[in-house]
Amino acid sequence: MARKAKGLGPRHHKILKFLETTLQEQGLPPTIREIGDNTQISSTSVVNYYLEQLEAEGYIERRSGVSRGIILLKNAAGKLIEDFGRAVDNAVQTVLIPLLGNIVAGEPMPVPASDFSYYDPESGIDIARSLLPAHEAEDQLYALRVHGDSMIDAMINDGDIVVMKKTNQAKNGEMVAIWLNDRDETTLKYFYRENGHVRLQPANPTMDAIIIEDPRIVEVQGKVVLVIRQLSEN
Amino acid sequence: MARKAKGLGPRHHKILKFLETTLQEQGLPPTIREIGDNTQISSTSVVNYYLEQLEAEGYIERRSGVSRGIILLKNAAGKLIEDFGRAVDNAVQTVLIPLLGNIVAGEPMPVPASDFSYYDPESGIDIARSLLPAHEAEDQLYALRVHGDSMIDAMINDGDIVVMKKTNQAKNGEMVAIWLNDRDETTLKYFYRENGHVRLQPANPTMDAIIIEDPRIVEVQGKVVLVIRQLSEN
DNA sequence: ATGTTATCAGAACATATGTTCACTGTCAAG
DNA sequence: CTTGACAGTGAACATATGTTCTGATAACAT
Repeated sequence: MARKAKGLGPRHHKILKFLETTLQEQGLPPTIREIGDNTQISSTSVVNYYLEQLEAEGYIERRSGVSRGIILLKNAAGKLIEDFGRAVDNAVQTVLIPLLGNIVAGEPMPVPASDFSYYDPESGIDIARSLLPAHEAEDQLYALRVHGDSMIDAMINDGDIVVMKKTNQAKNGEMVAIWLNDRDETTLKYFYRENGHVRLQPANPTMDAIIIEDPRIVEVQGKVVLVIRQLSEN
Repeated sequence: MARKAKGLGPRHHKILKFLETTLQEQGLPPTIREIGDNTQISSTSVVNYYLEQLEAEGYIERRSGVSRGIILLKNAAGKLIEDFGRAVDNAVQTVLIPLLGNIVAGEPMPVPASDFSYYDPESGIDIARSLLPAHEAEDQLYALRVHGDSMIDAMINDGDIVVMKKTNQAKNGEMVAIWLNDRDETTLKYFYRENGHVRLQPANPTMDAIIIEDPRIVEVQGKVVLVIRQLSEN
């Protein structure tokens, strides 16, 4: 029953196939004995024997001493498999940002606790990481939905989603969310500190800036990172 | 150090996070001891204790007696995890949408050829699939960057990115890109066809609609699906 | 104070699983 | 025929890993 080992034999293929389906159906790689059972190989050593060959041929990668430590690199057709890591890496080119609540002009907007790494699991939005500023600390980001037309002068509509970064100080030129103590109002404006006073500039170029003489009545809640408007399909 | 078990504590989250990253980076679930090492839990029994709770809460599934038999069902944010097979299949939860050019008011906006499945790969933006309408045909989507202030009445700013779907007919209530033949102008408006004429309604509720008596001078270029505004970090 | 519950440590234990070895059979080349 | 490479068996072994048990500790309710 001997045979010159040229390329892959039926058993190699059977094993690769089984590796693939097991990964898909079970979510984790099989053990040597599981492979044996499902490929009519009665001995663990023979399975091991084939696995060594498959590794030498570059089809799999093995972690010695690690249970189920088999990583599929190429499938039976020789096609490159994205291993789970890379597959999910791709999936994780997207960041889940917690949607903490609504912005309503007349009431303070929700601000997360200082450590909100565990947030309400029921709502969040996916954002491709490439849309975010490069070195933004992901865990300082949160999102709010705008209710009402109060942010029109910030060019933000009813229903828009605003992604914010938690901070309580603004640099000049940044768009920030501000709570105005004196008039109980939340607003989104470009922030400028100029010789003693604060200038809040609306995003809409047709509108005029607000000058606040007393900086103490502006409370910076966060910095706007991204605005998203989804047009519902009708 | 006792604490009433309400929802998930920091350790639950730490474990879920670790499960997620391990799956991503290693391609297979961790052992109980690995979890312990990476979450500052010194006892396997304690890890087991938390895993039981996570299973009860529906975050994971465990295979008793199976090494590394932990299947992640929901991540720390409570989001459902696609099982391995699906994860490999749609490795991309993110869609790369070609950025075809700019919208400038005074010139016709770029419209893709009917088959633009092969586009310039160097310019494109990633959009999480979940941000797009559910059954949108991905290959009919393209993006444009808005130049200038001409879209202010559509609540769209200089620099904003507009994701569009190629179409040349609009349904009532959709926001569409329109080329107005008579005045050589591109505009984004809500579209309504009403007894003989076309009403183009600006998104900005403070502005008035345009009534076009002759429907032939409106050319629908595409339907707006998403608007994105990135605030550059200074 | 007392008992209860949630949380944790440490160890012992059982078993799941990778590794290795001695041995057998087949076939082709020398 | 003999030899060696290839294929395979079965078992023993080592260890990686899940499971369980005994106690401790702290917060909380009674």
